[in-house]
Amino acid sequence: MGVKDYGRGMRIGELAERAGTTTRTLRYYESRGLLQAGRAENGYRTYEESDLRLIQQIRTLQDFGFDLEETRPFVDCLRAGHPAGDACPASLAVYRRKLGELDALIGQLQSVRTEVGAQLARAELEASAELPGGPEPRCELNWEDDE
Amino acid sequence: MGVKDYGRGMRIGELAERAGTTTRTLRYYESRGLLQAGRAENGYRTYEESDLRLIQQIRTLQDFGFDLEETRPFVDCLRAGHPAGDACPASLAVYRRKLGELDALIGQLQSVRTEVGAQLARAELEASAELPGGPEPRCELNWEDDE
DNA sequence: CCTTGCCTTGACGTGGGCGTCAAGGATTAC
DNA sequence: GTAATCCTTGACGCCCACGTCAAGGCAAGG
Repeated sequence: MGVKDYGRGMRIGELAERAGTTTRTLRYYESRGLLQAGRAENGYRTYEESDLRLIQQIRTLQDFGFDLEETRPFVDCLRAGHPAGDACPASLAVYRRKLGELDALIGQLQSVRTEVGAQLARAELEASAELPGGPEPRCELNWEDDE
Repeated sequence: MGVKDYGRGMRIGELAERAGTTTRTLRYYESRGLLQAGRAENGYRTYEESDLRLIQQIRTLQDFGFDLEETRPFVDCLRAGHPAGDACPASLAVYRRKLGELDALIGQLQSVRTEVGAQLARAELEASAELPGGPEPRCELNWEDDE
């Protein structure tokens, strides 16, 4: 049989596949201290079902744009036995901080959007104002003494 | 005199200072083909006043979140003799593409913001619902057979 | 002459989240 | 027996816009 015993003592490849990620990613998480694996006699990492939830939590937050460090409280919370990663105050704090960052970022992007939009409009105006009958800019080298 | 002749044939340090950037950055721009410098007899790079405008254009766009490649049309436009970097169609195209990217990004961030906000609200509710008199989650290892 | 301060090229470091070999051991299928 | 597939650790690559250090050349002041 190719697969031994789902539900207990998965190996890294199985867990990665079930989580929709890669073994490299799981080892990376482990190197960051987010994931802890047991070891089989032969040195292979072993995982429990609960680890699948950890990974799903991490990836959900990653999809939201959280960086790995920010997922740590959620992971710790799950490992502490809470049914949800955001059941702990530290996780809520991360949520709130993230909301603030998002609001700030969105605001900045909106102002940039406005600014770029204005630049575009102005440039289009100037372009259309020069075409009709004005003297087309020669594009020569004679404007360096312009100022 | 420490400074030779402002206005003609600046050296890289002077240009960097006047542009509010570093010599490293200017050499980097040159390596990317965005900036071209003349050379003095001793091998030093020499710049004209017009180069200052190029750099200002680049940095303005960078501040908007344009990456270096996206500034190229503007730079080319300025070097072609146009008084503004966005006087060329290629620059306008970059503006428009950027607007689209900004709109998409802002939209994504807003939906993430909504989602995170909802998660926070839900988690806060559940937290407040458990405190009053409910059984505090034991945080033991007995929930792994939950599913 | 010597110091100071500018300039030159070259090359490695940064950060984040992995991808992608490389070299080898373990297990399984045939 | 052996090929295929898993696993292990280690280490370099990537992207981008530079920062930073190294080793040395050139110019000017005292």
